[in-house]
Amino acid sequence: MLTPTVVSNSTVRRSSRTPAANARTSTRCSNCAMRHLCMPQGLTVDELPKLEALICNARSVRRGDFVYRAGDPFENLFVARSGSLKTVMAHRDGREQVTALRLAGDPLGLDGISTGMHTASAVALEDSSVCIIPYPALKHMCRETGAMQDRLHRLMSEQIIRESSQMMVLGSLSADERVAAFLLDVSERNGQRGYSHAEFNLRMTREDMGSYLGMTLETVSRTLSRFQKRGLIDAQGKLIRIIDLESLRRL
Amino acid sequence: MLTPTVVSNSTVRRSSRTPAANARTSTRCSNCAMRHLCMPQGLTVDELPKLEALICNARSVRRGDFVYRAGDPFENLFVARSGSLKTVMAHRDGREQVTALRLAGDPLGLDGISTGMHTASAVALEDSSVCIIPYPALKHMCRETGAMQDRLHRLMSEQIIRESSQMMVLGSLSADERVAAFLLDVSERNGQRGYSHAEFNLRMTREDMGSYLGMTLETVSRTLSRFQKRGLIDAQGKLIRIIDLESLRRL
DNA sequence: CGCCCTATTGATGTATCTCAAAGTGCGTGG
DNA sequence: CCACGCACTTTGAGATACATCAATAGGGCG
Repeated sequence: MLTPTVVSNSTVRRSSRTPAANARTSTRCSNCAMRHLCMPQGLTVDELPKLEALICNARSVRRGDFVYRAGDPFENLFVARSGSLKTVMAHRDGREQVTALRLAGDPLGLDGISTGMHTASAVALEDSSVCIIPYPALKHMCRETGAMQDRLHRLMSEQIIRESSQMMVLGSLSADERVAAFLLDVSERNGQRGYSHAEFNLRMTREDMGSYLGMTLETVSRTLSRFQKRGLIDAQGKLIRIIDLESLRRL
Repeated sequence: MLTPTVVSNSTVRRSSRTPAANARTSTRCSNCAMRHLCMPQGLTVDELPKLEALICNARSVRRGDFVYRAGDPFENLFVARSGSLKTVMAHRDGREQVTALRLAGDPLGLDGISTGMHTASAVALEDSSVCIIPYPALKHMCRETGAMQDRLHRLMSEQIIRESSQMMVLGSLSADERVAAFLLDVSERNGQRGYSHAEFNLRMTREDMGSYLGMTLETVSRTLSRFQKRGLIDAQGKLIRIIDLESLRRL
């Protein structure tokens, strides 16, 4: 299966497992608590089994493992099922940047469709699992089922919007504003998933956050400290508690 | 038709025509020199007429006109047919940022699919024309024609990649590198369209470029001047000639 | 349970922004 | 088609937000 190819791996050295030893348990997605997120919104009863039969397997990925690497041939889409992951893109000179944080229900790998090759890598931030969706099967199903087609289009369009918004963050906001926007984004997405808006475990390092937000890890750390002093948040390492959501919004 | 909604218009004051007076000539796209770009790669002969009948009308937009505005209901996709356009997104506090430069053949409006409403605005940088593609008809056609489905998926995936790349530009590169990357990008896209790699008329203002690149117009101007002194480019206002492409690449 | 990755905080440097003032050229209207 | 005016561009000097370098402290994971 998908052989790992060239990719700087400076950001994942903390994984002591060899890539070849990736634990890959593969189970039906049917017992998946977040099954509804794997795609099927709006499908009729008789369409659902088709989906499950065709396209929904799960794979475990351990912290630091790649789901796919930049340069891998594109064969499957993935949906984060549990845990969290980041996507990382590399400039030719080796500089890397985190391009997204993916939580349960978020799609992974849409970038591969156009060239048949992944342009980014996806790395688990903690032990996680992802649903595997063979793209050809999905495409076929989209032609049979309008609801499925809608869902896929929506997912792609959502990613387009998400990325434009992040471009705005990177291009127009100050360091404080960026960090605040990021915390609010994670808070909201956590809430959407039925977890707390106010408290969450952010598995990214300060370096990951900095990379995602276009600033250094030191500035991220200083900003969080300042927010804490101002009584906006309470940050104990990776555990973030949002105290004054409104003030954060006003930035 | 689509009523204009709230949107700061600070960047389009140079258009002296009222929005209501937009000249909207609507012609068949069949006589369009860039018709192949409006979508149909890979369609069989008998599929092409279907496409033309269903979905390809053109609309003229004059410099400064909106093709759609943030907040407009999403009904159509567009493809730039001639000229060039920019997409602009607004933060709630009114700050605006250019999120893309669109040349002939580039799609517009994919952001609207997920919410049924455009999140960005599209503004013509010069007198231009766009093909209008009613989304419901396109969706229907994608279910009949695999080639069409592939094409749409590819377009969306390309935009996802393009935006990730721009995130890297904004998050990781210095001012010099950003400007160089932008010039190289425009040069390449110009070449792909059969025009010169080396010389092009960039209809964006320095302010637009700065907004797109996350820097001030002054820094853009200074950077271009410095590039010129170093013999990398020759910039006479909006007319850009690339002299030393290799050095620009090495940044 | 210990090591190393991660986080915090400080001091200093600098790339880029901001404010300002000319100069230029393009599009509009005559 | 030409001329005028306004928007755009250029360039400078000074201010600042953030990066960089550095050293210590903390905590999670193997």
